Amino acid sequence: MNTVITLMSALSDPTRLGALLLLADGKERCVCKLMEHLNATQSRMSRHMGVLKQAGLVVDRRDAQWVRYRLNPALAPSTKAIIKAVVAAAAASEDIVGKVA
Amino acid sequence: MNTVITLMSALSDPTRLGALLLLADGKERCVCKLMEHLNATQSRMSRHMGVLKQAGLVVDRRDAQWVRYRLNPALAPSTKAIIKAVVAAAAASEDIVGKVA
DNA sequence: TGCCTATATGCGCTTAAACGCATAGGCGGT
DNA sequence: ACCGCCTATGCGTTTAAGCGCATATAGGCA
Repeated sequence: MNTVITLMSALSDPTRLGALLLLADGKERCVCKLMEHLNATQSRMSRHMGVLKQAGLVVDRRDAQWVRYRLNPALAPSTKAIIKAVVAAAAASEDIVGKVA
Repeated sequence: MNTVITLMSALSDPTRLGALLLLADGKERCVCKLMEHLNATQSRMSRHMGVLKQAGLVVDRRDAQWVRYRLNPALAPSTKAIIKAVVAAAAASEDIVGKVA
């Protein structure tokens, strides 16, 4: 049930929000790339991605030695709408992420 | 800065999200009414409303012995958009709140 | 097999959130 | 002045989040 709570919790951490913003373009990224961009250690990033995955926001795929994450393509429309609004707001307010390469 | 994180944190608690949903109609409600609807104790509700206020989501007004809360009418458009999406999602998914009187 | 890179996870620690209880303060009515 | 209702807050406790460190697991390549 309380999907919204789960979603809000998932996005209430800077690293996780940052990851979501990075993945918002729909493309895949491996953990190591996310680490770089978000200035996170390996275990931290891995765990945060685990939380996002658990929340159903992202899916992962093994590709050789990498694990590539991307936005869950099967998100509920209402969830998608929230994410879209969040991404827009974060982009507008120069939030976190900032300089993305 | 990280307005979005603050917002997400504020909404990642059932009682607070419930309060926001109740106030989403723009009308005022005193703490006691919120307590009733959300099944919360007095101190809990008061504190949660404090968090929402701190986050800038609601404003309060003293009216005799009551303190009436309402959505902050001066919310940033991007924040408003997020809230709107959240309210829609929560309403759709039969989240929390449920039976509002 | 052995080694290197990439990722996940067990463990212990630290910090912050949330709660209940009790109390204080604001306001109205008697 | 006193009492009762409504709300806020200090305090101590419990619970959960997040972190780093070390280690395990998985795949590629020599």
